[in-house]
Amino acid sequence: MSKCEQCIVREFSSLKALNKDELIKMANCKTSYIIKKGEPIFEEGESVNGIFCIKDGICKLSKLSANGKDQIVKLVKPGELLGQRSMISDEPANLSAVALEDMEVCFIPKSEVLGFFNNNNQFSMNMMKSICGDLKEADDHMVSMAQKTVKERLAETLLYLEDTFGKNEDGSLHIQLSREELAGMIGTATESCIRLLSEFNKSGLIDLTGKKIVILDKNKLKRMAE
Amino acid sequence: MSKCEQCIVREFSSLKALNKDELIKMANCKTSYIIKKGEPIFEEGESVNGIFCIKDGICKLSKLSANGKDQIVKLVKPGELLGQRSMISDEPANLSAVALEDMEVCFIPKSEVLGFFNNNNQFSMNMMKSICGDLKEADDHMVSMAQKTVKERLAETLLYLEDTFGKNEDGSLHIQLSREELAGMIGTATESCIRLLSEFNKSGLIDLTGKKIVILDKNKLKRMAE
DNA sequence: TTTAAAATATGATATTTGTCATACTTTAAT
DNA sequence: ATTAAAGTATGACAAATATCATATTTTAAA
Repeated sequence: MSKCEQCIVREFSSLKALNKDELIKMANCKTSYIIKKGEPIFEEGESVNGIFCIKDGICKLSKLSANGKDQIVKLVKPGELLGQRSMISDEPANLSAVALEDMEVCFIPKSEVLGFFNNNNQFSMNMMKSICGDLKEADDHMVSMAQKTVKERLAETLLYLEDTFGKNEDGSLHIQLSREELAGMIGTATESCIRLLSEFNKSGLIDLTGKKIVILDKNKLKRMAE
Repeated sequence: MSKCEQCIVREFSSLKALNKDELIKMANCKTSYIIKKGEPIFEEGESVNGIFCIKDGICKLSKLSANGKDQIVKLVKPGELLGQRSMISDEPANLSAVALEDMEVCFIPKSEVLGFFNNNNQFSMNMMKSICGDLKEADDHMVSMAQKTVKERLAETLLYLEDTFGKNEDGSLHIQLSREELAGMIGTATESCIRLLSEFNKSGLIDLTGKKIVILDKNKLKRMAE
């Protein structure tokens, strides 16, 4: 069992407010998991009785809509927490969390987290701020979905993916999404997504080589995203 | 200066966790306002150094999109709080709050609220739960925007308006939105909204008399909204 | 009350986007 | 290595939605 003190999640999440004793307590009650690419961490409707710390790997938070399509609401990266909303509201998960890469996560049971809430105001405050950040993102995302065209949203999303998850040595987006998943992020049909990618490719905005996507003209994409 | 003890906001919001002493302290530092229909409580980009308690009247939270349209993100009704997100994140408001009816609101300064956070865990917990509720709503709303057609969203919204704000004696929706505002809620062009309302009217789903909207066939609307 | 402005309504049309069909390519299983 | 399945790509077409024009109605101001 590793100590939580050096963990990336401790460094970047609300957990940074925990002191040594609290970290030791947490280390003693945590459970570590390896999640393979494609596997769920939890699914819509399940109870989540604690929070997950993302040590490594990226996952998607998505929701199945009435028409059978999977809408990706958010991507979560190492250093972040997962499951807070559901745990705090004491409700089943509203979204499914599925690994986009092999992942390492730790689970901290609810009782432990509630203890921190009661004894560490800074931790509570951090958590509140973090959820407020999620809320702002969600509101902005909503306005984007409602007011922008599919083309604008694709441009916006490609830029977001490069900025948030970086690129490989060859300049291609580090994060690997299938066309279907990319379509699920921007909220459109897979074919429409593919068609627009081809269009961006032909007009020199991006380069497509197999699954790899390289952003060639960032400024033009930015203008396109508005 | 009225005591906060009997206030509807105290009854229905996170404030229900406050004890007598805290209520008295709050009553002593609050400021009351009357906001006329159409006037803003705060606007996108402004700093909000506290929270607003909605004693009476309904307001819209909206965001101006790049194409100049005002997207309504949420409606807020008596008993609810306003401005928490911005206050907690210590960021300018992400949304504008504008009165849809004449309103009565009270403002509680940030210093006071932070004091409650530090001394009253139940209040913090309530606030966290409330923001988590907002986040769930926003996520669901986002999926709706991304995956549903305008017709489905209009049906959904009309039902929401009746369920949330009730109806007058003549059966018409109590809340009065202009066509432009309704379009801003469902995320479409005003003309498209008007056209669909006419269509719903002709097919007997609703009745339109001037500005008044009466829902005639709730079940059919529900099925249409999916 | 009269009049101008704003809101509502509707038609015509263009644009965007989704759906279905099909072909090609890559991936993974036998 | 071969083959089936999944993923990617593209065309043809239909449906949904936006835009522009204009008429009508309502609201509010002089």
